[in-house]
Amino acid sequence: MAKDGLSVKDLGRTRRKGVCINCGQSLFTKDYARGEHTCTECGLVVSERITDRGPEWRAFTADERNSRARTGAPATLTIADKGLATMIDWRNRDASGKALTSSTRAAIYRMRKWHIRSRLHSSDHRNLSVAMSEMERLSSQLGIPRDVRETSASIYRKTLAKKLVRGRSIESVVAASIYLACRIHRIPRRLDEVVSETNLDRKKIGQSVRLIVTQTNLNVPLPSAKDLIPRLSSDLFLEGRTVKKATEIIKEAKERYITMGKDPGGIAGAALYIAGILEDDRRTQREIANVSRVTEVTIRNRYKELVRVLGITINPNS
DNA sequence: AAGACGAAAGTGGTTGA
DNA sequence: TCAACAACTTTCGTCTT
Repeated sequence: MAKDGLSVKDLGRTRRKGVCINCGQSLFTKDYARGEHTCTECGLVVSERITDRGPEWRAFTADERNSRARTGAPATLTIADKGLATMIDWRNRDASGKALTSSTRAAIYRMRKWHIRSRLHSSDHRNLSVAMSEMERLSSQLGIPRDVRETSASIYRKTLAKKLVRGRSIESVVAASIYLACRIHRIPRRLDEVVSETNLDRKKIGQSVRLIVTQTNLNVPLPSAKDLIPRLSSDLFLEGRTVKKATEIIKEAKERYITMGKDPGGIAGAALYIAGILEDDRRTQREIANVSRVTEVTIRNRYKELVRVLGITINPNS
């Protein structure tokens, strides 16, 4: 629109089709880091979860950019043949277009036959094609970042190589791989969230998860309260100092070994509750309980325990 | 009226025999 | 396979702000 005489480019903004339903303006900014389209006039978030069409790598200097940029699709574990398969052409012509001699033709024919056999007729390979497309579907449904998908794909490959998929549904092992990849990358995704995007029951996926952990020597960190803090505090619109305080509380609690065997959601919630009171950025137990997916009672119990063990004094009239 | 508190009974998962 | 167990949930009455 550029009513003010500046071009769209000058503003560093990208125009998007349509007008804002709030103010009628048609200028929007794209924020790839947060995945949002925002109206420049009134700040209305028009859409979330936009697709990042940029490269999957980052570069800070021209040299880095040059060395990372490449032609063709990226090699990736999430495609069954890693996107690297060589295809043998079906035409009996050489590179310059001349017809092949009969002996070469016979050789090519044999190569082609074995090529196809080895590619499509390996049961592992067919398994992988099915699994990788399912993984693609499930992980994009869950909004899983690309590097986590790669980890997940590599977990699946390991599991398949150990012959552990046999007798289990591919889908359940895929779901388990994604869940474990999230744990490894410390992205808080609970098993229930993964389960809800599949047609499987929780038990099956849980079994697969445990099987993979015990049979492949993956180092999977336990879900920790600390990792939940960013997600919860942004849901609660807490201020930076409160978040920092909560992180400190959790660190201390860990040193005193009172976090073991407890639901991380409860610990994180209680830490945020205490931090909120201390920093005068208070949220009710119910609000916190809702976002941390535990009940008020659990928040209460954890918070009483934290206060008692860490010797924190709560001033109720602050 | 909303928030916080705590007791009591019930639930799903783990552990060890 | 079963019982014991800890953590957590649900429910509810009471107190506090």
